[in-house]
Amino acid sequence: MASSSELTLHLVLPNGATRDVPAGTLARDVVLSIGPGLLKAAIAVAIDGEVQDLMTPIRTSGAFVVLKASDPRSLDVLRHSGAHILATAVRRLRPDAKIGFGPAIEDGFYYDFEVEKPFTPEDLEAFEAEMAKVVAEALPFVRDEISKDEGMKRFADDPLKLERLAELGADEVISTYTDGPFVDLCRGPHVPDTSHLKNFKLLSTAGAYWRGDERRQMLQRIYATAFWKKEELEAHIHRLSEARRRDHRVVGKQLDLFMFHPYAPGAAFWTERGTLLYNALVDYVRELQRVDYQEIKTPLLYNKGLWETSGHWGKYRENMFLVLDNETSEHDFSLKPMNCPSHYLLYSAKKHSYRELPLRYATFDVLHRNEVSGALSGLTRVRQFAQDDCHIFLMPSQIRDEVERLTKFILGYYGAFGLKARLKFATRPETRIGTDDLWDGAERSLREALDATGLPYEMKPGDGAFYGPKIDFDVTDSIGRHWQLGTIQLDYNAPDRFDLNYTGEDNADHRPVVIHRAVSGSFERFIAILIEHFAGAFPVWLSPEQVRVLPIAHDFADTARAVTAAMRAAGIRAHLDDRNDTLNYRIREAETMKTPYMAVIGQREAESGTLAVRERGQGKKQEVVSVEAFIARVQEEIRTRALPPVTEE
RNA sequence: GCUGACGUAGCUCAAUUGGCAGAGCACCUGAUUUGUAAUCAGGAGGUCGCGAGUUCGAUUCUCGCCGUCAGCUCCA
Repeated sequence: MASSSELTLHLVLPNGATRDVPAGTLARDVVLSIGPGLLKAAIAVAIDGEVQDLMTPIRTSGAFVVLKASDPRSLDVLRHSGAHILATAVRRLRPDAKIGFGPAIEDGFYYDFEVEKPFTPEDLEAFEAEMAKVVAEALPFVRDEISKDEGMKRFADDPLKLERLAELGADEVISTYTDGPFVDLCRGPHVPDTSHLKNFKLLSTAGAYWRGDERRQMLQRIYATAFWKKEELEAHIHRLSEARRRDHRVVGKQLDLFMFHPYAPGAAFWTERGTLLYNALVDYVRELQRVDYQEIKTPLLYNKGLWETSGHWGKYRENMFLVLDNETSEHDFSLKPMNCPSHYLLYSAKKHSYRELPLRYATFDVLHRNEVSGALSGLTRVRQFAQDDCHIFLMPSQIRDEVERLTKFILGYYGAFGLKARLKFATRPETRIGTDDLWDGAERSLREALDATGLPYEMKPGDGAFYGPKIDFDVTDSIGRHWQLGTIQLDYNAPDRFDLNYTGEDNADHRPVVIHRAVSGSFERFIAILIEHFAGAFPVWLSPEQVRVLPIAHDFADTARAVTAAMRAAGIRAHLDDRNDTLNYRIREAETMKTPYMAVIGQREAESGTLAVRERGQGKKQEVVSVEAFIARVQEEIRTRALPPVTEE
């Protein structure tokens, strides 16, 4: 903010030219002074990187950049204006609607309204049509700077705006933007007029609590998106439909992998095909952990005493499935929502030497968390799941090496699926336990370990767990979506609560540190991500069915049966399809089920001991190879867990 | 949990202004013996999510419940 004594502002254009203008000059006048043609193309300006619109008085000196539609930063401006245009249309058709907030968001914008009757899809169509009219009217966005008292008067009928207005400080500039009949309390920035919103689409409507607070009233939110170019809007809509096509709930049904039943909401039933996929993943993790980890199994159901010790009974009970004893409550039990407490019990059951550390307890036990019904969503948010969970007991001096090794482990695992991850380093939160010394040491160890990997990471100050700092792994899938999967968390709290010890070199008891580590997050959610990442076309090693053997006619069924048996004996998941249908029909079905290989056997192949191999997604292109060569090839692909070639869709 | 939408055959979806519930695919049977993405014919398959209510009559209208889906801090 410029000081009031600064009457002349100094603006530097990208080409080095300068403009000295009186404070309060409108940005549009500066742009006009550069060139009238530029003003036509200008959407907004950035002064020292801060985006403001052409109608706003300039208050600071700095680098002055004119933003045209081609500048990515102008898209947020367009979308924010889109929100106003949406509100303009809604107010025309539903004058009773009270306005909430209407910001630009990552993929578009929304606006929240308080209305008696919720919006219907028909309403949405009407709003969209009305928006088109507002756009056609090319209404200029007019900025006014007003006093708080004036604002109170102007928004007397909009209680939500009044609430926001009341929070604004005395020294803040309060501005309104008007387009046609619609006035909104808004700090901007906006496009010059409504005609800029040429390519937009209303997407959905849903309830949203006022200010995200479930104790406040529920507003009706309309989601929409907008782009500068028609092709961009179409591409975005295409991306949305692509995501829907890959939706693991849809693909999972098509490929017959899992199902849900109303009698077990939030808990998946895995079909025989889905179970093969699930187990292939578990087997992979087991193989990776064979040398350095100790796999254990612990009970699923525990007396509440355990949860009182762990603190879950107080803080996490709402999310736990309880089995209550109505008479004495002495036998109150709960299904475990996490593995850690039971691992501590097993650890404590005997004495441990420092020579055993780091001791890595790994498990695939089933966990239950009672998520609220509205939170459930396919496999990505379930009530029953299994993690590739691990608790590592170690000495503080071992943290650095261990974290470095875990980080490589996790990234290597993702790499096997062609997934890339970004690392986030979350440090001490406001409310925490443990001394600052302890935190200093923990954060330093984590940081050193991270630096040692040479990988870039993002800092998330204050985002750590209350018991220790952590590293989170944020994975990007093939259609650009982000998933928070793995985590490495240092824990100094649990060892105290559970009185964990190891015997040191000095023959005295010492406190170990615990590291919580998960890689996939949960297998359920990870499979959902894999389904969408591969669009169901899994690598051979994960495919429930790896080869489908197709005899062309009855006469070759015996040969085909023998070939199938040979493949199965070689550890390949092969199936014979000798049904009484045309070859075309059976190929179509195998393709639909995303089977990686089809092995066709006709007269020529039967006579020469070969197969006509058709590869998934490769169409008519076929390759004739000997049965032995094909088996060797598939075995090799399974052994190396080869990824399918990346195909553009 | 809250707001809204939805729930019809295994799947995808029609229809009924309240009056015997329909298609395609899948499934079964038969014919066809097929050379790289749907051969032909026939058959079977439904407590219209569950439970109440209104009505001569409810899949349809009302209420309750269950489930599914979208969303519920990206700041005027």
